[in-house]
Amino acid sequence: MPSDVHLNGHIFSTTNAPSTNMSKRQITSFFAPVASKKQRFDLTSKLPPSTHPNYPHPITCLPPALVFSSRQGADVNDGGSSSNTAATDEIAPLVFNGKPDLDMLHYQPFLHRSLAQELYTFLRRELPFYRVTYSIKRDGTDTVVNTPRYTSLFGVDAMCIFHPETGTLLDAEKKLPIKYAYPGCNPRPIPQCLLPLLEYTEARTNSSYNFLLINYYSNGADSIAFHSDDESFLGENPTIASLTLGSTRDFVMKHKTEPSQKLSLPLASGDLVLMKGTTQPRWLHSVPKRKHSGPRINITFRFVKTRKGTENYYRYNVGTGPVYRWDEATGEMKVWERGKEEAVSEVDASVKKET
DNA sequence: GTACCTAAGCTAT
DNA sequence: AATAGCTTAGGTA
Repeated sequence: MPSDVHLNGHIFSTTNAPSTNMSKRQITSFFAPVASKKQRFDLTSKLPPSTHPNYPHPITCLPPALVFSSRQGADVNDGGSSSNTAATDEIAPLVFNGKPDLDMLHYQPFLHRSLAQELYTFLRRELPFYRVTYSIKRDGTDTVVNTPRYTSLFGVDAMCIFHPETGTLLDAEKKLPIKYAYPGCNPRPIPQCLLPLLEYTEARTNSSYNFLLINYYSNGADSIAFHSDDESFLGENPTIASLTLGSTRDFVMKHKTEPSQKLSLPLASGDLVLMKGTTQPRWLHSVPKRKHSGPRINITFRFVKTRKGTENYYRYNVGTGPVYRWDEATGEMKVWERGKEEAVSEVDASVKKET
């Protein structure tokens, strides 16, 4: 696999200035390396919002002060003159491999706490979220389930890439438009604001990912039940990274067939859990309700191999319901409708000019 | 000890 | 990839 394959599926360039004759370029030329890895980690120029036909709204670019690199981590001890928020001191992870079939690393933290906090605030404010409802057959009768958390999702399976300019889906190998449809879902590329984090996470965990699933647990009543990420479209022993931003929540694990094998660890802001090997096929995990917990964002990084995975993930994490966006005035997620936010945007714009 | 309360764990649906 | 309802655990006066 080429070293820069993780970039191929997504709209991304290191410059704000659009090429004047892009439409005349060969499609393949969009995929040529345009910057060294170091340059890509060190983005400092302000980029335009990310747009795509399947985004409900443009998604704000990452503030240049949020830098992901170990080098910036060293700059934090310069007496405070740097305006950058350092990524990390790269503390060695705690290894969990003493229990049967468990192969897991806990980076505590993975991101510097202050960077995690800023990233948390930014993502909650700027990303579109969903509160998916769906029906299941429970004891023979259809029951409506309200997913007990807000979700958002970006990515497409490894069979496809997004055209860097138009955003249409192309065959990953042939670089030509795909001939099949994705019934019931509208895949969308990872927005620029998540790409530096993606690349940084790929480099430090030594894995590639093509899907980012974002969960927002607004309080301790939001949760996720015991499950495994063991679907066939992830492969046999998938590597999955899970980053916590915001409030601490317990992450509870139990072995599928050995009831005495249990594990609970508090995940704090900036912590990352890397699950690999037989962890998914042999263990279940959950984030149970906790009466007094505050709001938390969780980002999971996965590599989806096939179309079925894309369809499954968009069904359960985007769905067909309304878009929710963070409302600073009320401090909660609020149903968002296109075109009804203009009055608020005016205020936002004036605030931005002042800062 | 014992009554009472709350949070967390367990299980059938 | 959930939830209601019940049971258990643990704190406190």
